[in-house]
Amino acid sequence: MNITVKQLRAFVAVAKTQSFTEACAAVHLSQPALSIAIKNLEEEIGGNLLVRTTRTLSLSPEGEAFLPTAQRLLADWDNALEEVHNRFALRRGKVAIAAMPSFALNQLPLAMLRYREKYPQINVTVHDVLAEDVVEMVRNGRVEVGVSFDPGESEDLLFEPLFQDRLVAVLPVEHPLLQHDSISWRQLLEGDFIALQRPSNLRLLIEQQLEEQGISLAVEFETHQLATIGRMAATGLGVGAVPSLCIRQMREMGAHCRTLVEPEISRQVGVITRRRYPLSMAAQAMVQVLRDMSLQELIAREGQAVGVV
Amino acid sequence: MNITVKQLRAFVAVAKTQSFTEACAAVHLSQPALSIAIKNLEEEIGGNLLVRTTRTLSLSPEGEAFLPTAQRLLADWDNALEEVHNRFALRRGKVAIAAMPSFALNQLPLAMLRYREKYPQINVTVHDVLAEDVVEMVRNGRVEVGVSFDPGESEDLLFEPLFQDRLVAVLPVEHPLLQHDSISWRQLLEGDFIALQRPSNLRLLIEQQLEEQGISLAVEFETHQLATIGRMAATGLGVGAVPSLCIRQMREMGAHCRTLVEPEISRQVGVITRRRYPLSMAAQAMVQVLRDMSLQELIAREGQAVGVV
DNA sequence: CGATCTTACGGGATTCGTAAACATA
DNA sequence: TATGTTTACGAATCCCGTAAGATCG
Repeated sequence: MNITVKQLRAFVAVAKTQSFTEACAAVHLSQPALSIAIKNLEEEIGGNLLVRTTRTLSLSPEGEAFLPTAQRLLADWDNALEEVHNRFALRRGKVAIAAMPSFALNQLPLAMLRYREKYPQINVTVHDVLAEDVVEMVRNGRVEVGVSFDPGESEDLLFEPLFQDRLVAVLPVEHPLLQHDSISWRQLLEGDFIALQRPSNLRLLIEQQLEEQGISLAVEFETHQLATIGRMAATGLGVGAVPSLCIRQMREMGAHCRTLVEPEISRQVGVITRRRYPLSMAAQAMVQVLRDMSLQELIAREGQAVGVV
Repeated sequence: MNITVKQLRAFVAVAKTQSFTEACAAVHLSQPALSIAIKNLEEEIGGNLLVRTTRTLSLSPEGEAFLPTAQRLLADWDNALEEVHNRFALRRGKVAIAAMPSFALNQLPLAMLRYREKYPQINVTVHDVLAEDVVEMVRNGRVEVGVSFDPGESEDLLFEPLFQDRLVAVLPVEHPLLQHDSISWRQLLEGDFIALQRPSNLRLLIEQQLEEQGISLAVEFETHQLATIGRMAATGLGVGAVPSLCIRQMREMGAHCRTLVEPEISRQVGVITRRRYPLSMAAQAMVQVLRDMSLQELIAREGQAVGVV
C-alpha cells in the first residue's frame, strides 16, 4: 500500500470543495490528473472514498470517516516539516553554551545581544561555570559550545582561539605604580598581593610562569573570585593580577589596571566544541557571532580606554 | 516544499540502522537510490539530517530532533491508512440498524448472529422502534439501514422487499376455530376481538381492509403491544390478529395461530435505505445478510411448524 | 444539451539500478 | 586497501496535460 501525500491532499481538496473541477486549483493539477490521483488513492485504499456522478459529488461513509483523519495527517505532516525547516533556517531551535565566569560576565552579554538580534526565535541557555567545568560540559554534551581556555590537544574536543587573554595588574586608585603604562611583576609584587585560591587554574598558571622567571610569589590575601580581588584592591588592601577580560569590571569597582610584563602571562581563550559531533545550525551561528565580535580588538580597546596599552 | 512518504521512510531506516547499505533492504531500494532520496529530502528540508563520511554515519542535531517526529508521522500515517483500509475490508467499522419491534424481536436476532459470525469486528447498533420511527431514523441518517413496512414511493428513501408479512389469527388453545387450517375474518370476529390501539399503523390497515370487504370491526379490548394480544388471547380473553412474524412469539406465550383470509391482509416488509446516500460497506454487508436469510421461506416454515399453512 | 467526471495517449520529469569514482579508516 | 557513500548515465516508470469519450441532470 503506497499512498502519497499528494493523493491525500487531492482527496481533502475534493472533499472540501465537493468538486473535482474546483479542487484542481488547490492542488495545482489538471482535472484529469486529479481524477486519476483520486482513483489511484481509492484503489490502493481498497474502496471508494468519493461517490460521484457527473453532476453530484459526495463522500462515501468511509470517506466521511476518513476525511478528518486525512486532514489531521496532512496538518501534522506540514507542521512537522515546517518545524524542522525552521530549525535549519535558524528561525527556531535552541543552543546551550557554557562560559567561564570572567567571559560570561564581561563579553558574553554583548554576544548574546548580537545573537538575539540576529536570531530572535532561538532559545539560548547560558551556563556560567568554572573554566574546567566548561570543558567538561562540552565533553559530555551538556552544551554544544563552550568558551574557555585552551584545553590542549584532545581526542574528543576542538578548540578555536578567539583572543589572547593577558594578565593585567590591578591597583588601588592613586597607587604610585599607576603612573607607569606597564608594570613588571617584580614591581607589582612589592605591594601586598591578592591572589586567587589554590585550586584555581589561573593561580597555578601564575605560580608556574613566575617560577620560570625566578620570581617567588608572596601572597597576602586569597579569595576565590576575581571580583573580590577588584574589590579588595579598590579599597587599598593590596594589588592583584586578573585577566584582561575583567578590566572594565575592575574599573567599575574602583580599581585601575595596567599592562603587566616580565613575564607577560597570557592564555588563549576560545571556543570549545566536540570533535566528530556536528554542531546544530543554531550553535554554528553562535560560534560565528563570537568570531565576528573580534574580541581581541574589543578587549584591547576596552583596555586602552582605561589606560592599559 | 514537496517531501514524500518514501523519503521519510528512507530517513528513518537509515537513522535506525546507522547505515545506508543496511537500510536499503528496509526500503527496497538500491543504495545509490537511497542516497539520492536522502539527498533530495535534505535539500527540500533545507539542511543536513545525517552527517556521513564513508566510514561513519551519525545524525545531525537537527536530524536527532527530527527523527522521533518522523517516526511518529509515519506511524500515524500507516495506522490511519490501515484503519480506512480495514473499514473497506469489513474488518472494522460500524453500522446502525433500526427495526420495527415485531421484526427486531423475532427475526433480527438470527440476522445479527449471522452478521457477527461473518464480520466479527464490526460494531452493530440496533434500534428497536415503531415502524414509523424506523422510516424516520433512516430518513434523517440516524441509521443506515431500516427494516419496516414499505413506506411507499418516496423522494429520499429506497425500499427493497424482503418478504410478505400476512396477518394471522391468534386464538386461545382449544378454541374451536383451531380445527380449521384457515379462518376467515368473519369467523374470527365472532369472538371478542383484541386489537392494537388506534394510532397504530397496523390497526388502521386492518380497519381499512375490512371496510373494503364490508366487514365492521367490533373491538373488545385494545392494547398497544402485540405481545399483550398474545398474552390476552392465551388466557382466553378473546381472539386477535397479528403479523405472521410473531407466530413463534405467540406460540411461546401459549396462543395458537391460523392463516387468516377473506380478506388476506398483508404488507411488504423490507429494507429501507436513504436514496442518493451510498451505504457503508458494513451496511451493504448487513443488507446482504438480510437478503440471504430468505426470510419469506423462513417465516413460512416457522408458521407451518405450528400449524399455519 | 451542458456541465462534469473518466479514459486515452503522447511528452516530460522523476526515479531507479548498474557501474564507476570517490573518500575515509 | 577495503568498506561504504556519492556521482554518472541509460532505462524504465510514473505522472502530467491535452483531447476525446461517457454520463447524468
